[in-house]
Amino acid sequence: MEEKEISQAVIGRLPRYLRYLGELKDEGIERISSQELSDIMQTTASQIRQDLNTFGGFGQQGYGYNVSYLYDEIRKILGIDKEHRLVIIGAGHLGQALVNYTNFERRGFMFRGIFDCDPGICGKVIRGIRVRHMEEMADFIRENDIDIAVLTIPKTSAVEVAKKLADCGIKGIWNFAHVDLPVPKQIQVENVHLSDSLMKLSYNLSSSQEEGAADGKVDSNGQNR
Amino acid sequence: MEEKEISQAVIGRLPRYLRYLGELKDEGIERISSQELSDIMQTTASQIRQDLNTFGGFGQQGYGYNVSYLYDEIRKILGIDKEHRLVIIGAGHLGQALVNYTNFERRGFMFRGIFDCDPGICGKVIRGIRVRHMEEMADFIRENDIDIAVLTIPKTSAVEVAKKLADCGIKGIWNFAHVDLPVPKQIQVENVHLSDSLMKLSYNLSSSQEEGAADGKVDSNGQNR
DNA sequence: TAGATTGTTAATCGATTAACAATC
DNA sequence: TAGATTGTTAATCGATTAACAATC
Repeated sequence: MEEKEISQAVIGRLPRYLRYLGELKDEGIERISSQELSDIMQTTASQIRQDLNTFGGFGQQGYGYNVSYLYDEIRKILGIDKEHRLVIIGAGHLGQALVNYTNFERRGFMFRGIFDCDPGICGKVIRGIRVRHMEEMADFIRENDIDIAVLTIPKTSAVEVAKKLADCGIKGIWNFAHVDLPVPKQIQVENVHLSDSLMKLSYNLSSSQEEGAADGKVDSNGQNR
Repeated sequence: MEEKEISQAVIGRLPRYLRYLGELKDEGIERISSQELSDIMQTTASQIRQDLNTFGGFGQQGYGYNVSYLYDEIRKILGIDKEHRLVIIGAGHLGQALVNYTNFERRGFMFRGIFDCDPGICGKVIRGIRVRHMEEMADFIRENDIDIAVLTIPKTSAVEVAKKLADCGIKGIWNFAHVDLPVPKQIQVENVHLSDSLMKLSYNLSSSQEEGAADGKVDSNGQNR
């Protein structure tokens, strides 16, 4: 039953494929070749075929790929053909902003609870969801079959909360706290370290200035990594 | 004057080094060897030495690295020893959350303006900054020597706004809109595609479940990529 | 059938890890 | 000086690109 370990580089490109396929689908385009898609996405046809064949043969020789079919298959691979149930831990500005961002729900990521340790904010209702106290978190997660916890709390309390989450059987943590979480390895952690991202941008600003203004041709940029 | 093109993989690890070095510094630790640091950060001593030597020799044989000195040097490399001036484009939930997140300012990323196309929100003051109308954006950026624009607007208007930003000489775009921005290549774009990140997490959830619950040892996780 | 385009193997490129001589 | 640890070269590993036979 050994799966041959698919690289995170490939996984990281799937959402971008999905995005472009969705757009093609909306435009009513039924089929596309790896070459055409690579032109649009500014990548290589080879990479697209190689990436897709990691998961199976979704195309047809002489024809290309059926846009709608490929779209659905990538959704299945990513596991977003089924709903996920989320809780937000930390009802601060960022936590509230995420709850208010309706696109996640459109993709099947359903916010079911919001928790905070500040009694002052508990009881407040955000997009129909009442903020509960942290003490209720563990029971709520177990009783409501929650998949994913979104950590939007300061780094000082993040490690402690992550341990509690591990204890109540959470499967994944979407971590916005600026710290690495030491959790059992059956728990998946996806980090969004915003300040790291901003520092990378800062580096690229300085280094591009050193190079001395190059030619100014328009060039669509690729995915983040 | 040819610089030998430093890989984004290395750049992406620098903020994490900086974070751990900052912690060591706060603990009063003066020196550290690549081996000790790699133990703490769950990486290899080889990688740390290789990464640092991309930029120069910061250590000393037989001694290791001076924590405080290395910390400062990485700050310089990342270009965060100087202030950056930012504007937020899009005063929605996410835009407001970012303005309210004080840690960015602590690292020298100063929010100087907020813009929105909705006249209803213009005039509102967020953390001391008055929301201005989009029409004022171009002049404001030129007059206030703005480095970086943060795009927290829907994808539908992001491309158009990115073009305007290019015209008024912005240097970098921190892009939260779920779209690839076609801008001249002297403009640096750093994408934060939150839904892509969530989809990656979703994939890793499904794939880890297929593997069948493995052993449950604690294991600190590495940086995102 | 002939042309197009995939799936897949082989070649190349880049990034990580290992090894060790240089040196503090 | 002897021990420790870097800086750097060499070896390995993995990811990307190129090539082409299989096949629709």
